[in-house]
Amino acid sequence: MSWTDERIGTLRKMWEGGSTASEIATELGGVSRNAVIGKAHRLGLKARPSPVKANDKKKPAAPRKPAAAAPRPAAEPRAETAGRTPERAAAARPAAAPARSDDSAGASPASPSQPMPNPASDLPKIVSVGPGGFLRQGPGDQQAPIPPAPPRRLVPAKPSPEIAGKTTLLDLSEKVCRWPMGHPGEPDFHFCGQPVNPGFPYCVEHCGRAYQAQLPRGVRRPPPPLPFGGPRVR
DNA sequence: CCCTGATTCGC
DNA sequence: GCGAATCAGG
Repeated sequence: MSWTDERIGTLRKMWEGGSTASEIATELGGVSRNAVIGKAHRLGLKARPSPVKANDKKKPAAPRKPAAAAPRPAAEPRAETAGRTPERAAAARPAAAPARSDDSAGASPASPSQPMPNPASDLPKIVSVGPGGFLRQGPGDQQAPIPPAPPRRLVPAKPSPEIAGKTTLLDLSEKVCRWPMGHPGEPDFHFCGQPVNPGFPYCVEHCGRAYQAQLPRGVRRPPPPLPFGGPRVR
């Protein structure tokens, strides 16, 4: 796969939105998480809470590579297990879910609904990135004035008028319909955002589009337009 | 083991 | 420019 403008755009958004490299790689498809990280750095966007670089030691990082030692066997895309523990996923991608924290809205029964992140325990010194990229700091860190009441709903700092109120890539979660509205790359591209049909990535309406029952011959309706690539659906 | 991002360096 | 290999922390 090649890095088209679209794929780069998705990478940028997701990276800045706090998605992990693995998630981005999975979303894009055809690339490894290493490719995503490499590309992200080449694009100039980096500086993310890295488990390795969190503290500054005398040792920068990867010291060396034994030169002509390991003969790299060809690119065998490692089976990146897509599975992740909910805990890790939530910690690594805090920006994805909270935007639509509407409890009542189609709350899927199998959704444990993670409570708020550990408020202020005796955690040593964690620094994580919250929605929007601000840094959360442990209680032991220097700040004097605790910020006033945090907003209950996080809203994009500068929502472009076209996307205002729409469900963007960063608003996606397992609770909202991921049916794309419009075409990627367009300024008003967004997602359906309705509560999902529990167990499906789409709302009930779009499940109807995505999953067509096999009808008897002759009775079949003409196929609906595809989410991507097809004519506009709105 | 699993995961994470950072870095190197052959291609 | 790309990304596998590798590193190092959690």
